[in-house]
Parts: sequence; C-alpha cells; structure tokens
Amino acid sequence: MENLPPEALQDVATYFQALSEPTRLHILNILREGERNVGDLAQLCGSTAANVSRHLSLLTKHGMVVRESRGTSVYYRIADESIYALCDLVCGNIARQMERAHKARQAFQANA
Amino acid sequence: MENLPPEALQDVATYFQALSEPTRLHILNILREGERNVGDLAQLCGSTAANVSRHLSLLTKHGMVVRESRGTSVYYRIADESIYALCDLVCGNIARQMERAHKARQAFQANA
DNA sequence: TAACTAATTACGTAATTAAGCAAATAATAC
DNA sequence: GTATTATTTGCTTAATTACGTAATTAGTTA
Repeated sequence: MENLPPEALQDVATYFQALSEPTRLHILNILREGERNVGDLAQLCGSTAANVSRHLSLLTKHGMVVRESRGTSVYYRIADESIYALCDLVCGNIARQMERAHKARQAFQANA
Repeated sequence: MENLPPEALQDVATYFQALSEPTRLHILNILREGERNVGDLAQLCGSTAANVSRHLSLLTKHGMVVRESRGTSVYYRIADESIYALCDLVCGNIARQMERAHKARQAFQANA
C-alpha cells in the first residue's frame, strides 16, 4: 500500500464499499458460525431473499464468500476469514473514537 | 464483533464507507508521510480544495485525521495509524482475490 | 480599515445504490 | 410432463453521494 498505484486506490475503495452496508455485515456475521442457504440468511437478517441474494452476489464477486448449490438450495460460506480481522480492527477503532468523543463531551460539562 | 449488537453494524458500515472513496484513500496515503495543509493535499490529489476539505471533514468526524489550524492554513495529520493496518489487510485480500480470478481464467483456457 | 489568501460551506446536478415487487430460472418431487 | 420450492434477475423508485461553482468565513498583512 505504501506508494499508491493510481487505480489500485479504486480497487481498495470498492472493496471497502462492499463492507459498508449493514445487511452485508450482518450476513458475514451470521456466516461466522457456518454455512447457510439464502432463505435462512434472509430470515435471520430480517430481509427478503431477493435482497440477500443480491448482497451475496456482491460479496461473492469480491471473493468474500463462496457459493455452493446443493439440491434445491444454494449455500454460502465465508471464503476469506481475514474479513473478520478487518471488522475487529474497525470495531476497535470505533470504540476508541467513541471514547475520545465521550471525553470531549465530559470536558464541556465540567460539572459532576 | 462476535455477537452483533443491532445498530453497531450501522456504525461499522459507516466507518467502512468513509474508506470507500479513492480520493479519501489518496489523502490518507499522502498523510502517511506527515501533515499537510488543505491546498497542498488538493494539489497532490488532483482535486479542488473544496472537495478535499469536504473529504477531510468526513475523515475528521470518524477520528481518522486530526485538524490543526496554524496561521492562515489548516494542517491535517493522521490520528489513527491503525488505518494503515486496515488498508494493508485489504490490499492483501485483493491480491489474493486477483490471484484466484487469474487461476480461474487459466482453468478455462487450458491451451498454452 | 481594506485587501488578500486559505479553508469551509451552500446549493444544484449527475450518478450510484438499496429496496420492493414481479417475472424468470433452477432443481426437485409427483 | 406438471407442480412446487428456492434462488436469481429485471425494472422502477427513493435516497445518498461526490462533484463543480459560487458565496462565506477566518486569519494575515498593508
């Protein structure tokens, strides 16, 4: 990542964008515990199968999940566990940021 | 990140979204080497000061960069180095994904 | 004070995106 | 073959987003 190839930035941006949607993160989170078919994912996400299918299509395109058709259903599972490392890093950063915001708020109301 | 708080997913998604824009990644990359003011960043990014200022505002909101007004200029610098760990992880994932795509293509045209 | 430079913000526009819904495709069972 | 269930895709709509441009704010200097 050091010295920026010009269009590589776009690739990285697109990758992050795939992770910038709550339903997709929800899907990835569910798949932590093992594979699921589209219908179950839809139910667990509180979304429709059509939407979940589209999200899964995008995640597949980025190699984040893997598709396997078995019988009348299609099962998806995580293809790249390092996504969770990403998410954990981000969670840490958000926590730190909230901490900072919290302290800033405290500084304003110096009354206990 | 294990068990999904419902609205925390939105926070994580929003964080990723901040990183899902090439100009913002470019800015972060430039700031690797030290602080810069808005005008210089605009020049280096090949963008306008207005745009860069908007991007910096967003990055600041997420605690990714820090703003410091000095004289007639405003200098920004990285506030959270762990962003680069994120980017490096993503670059690795993209490289792996490209590798996979490359091998898949090879499998199709089995002719040398 | 006025003039000047840097940065930010307001506003309009074009493009992207996620969702709802309906239609189409795939795979099995009868 | 038809019926049935699961998944995917086409189409439209509402909302978001990044940009260009112009106006505004902030800080310096004469």
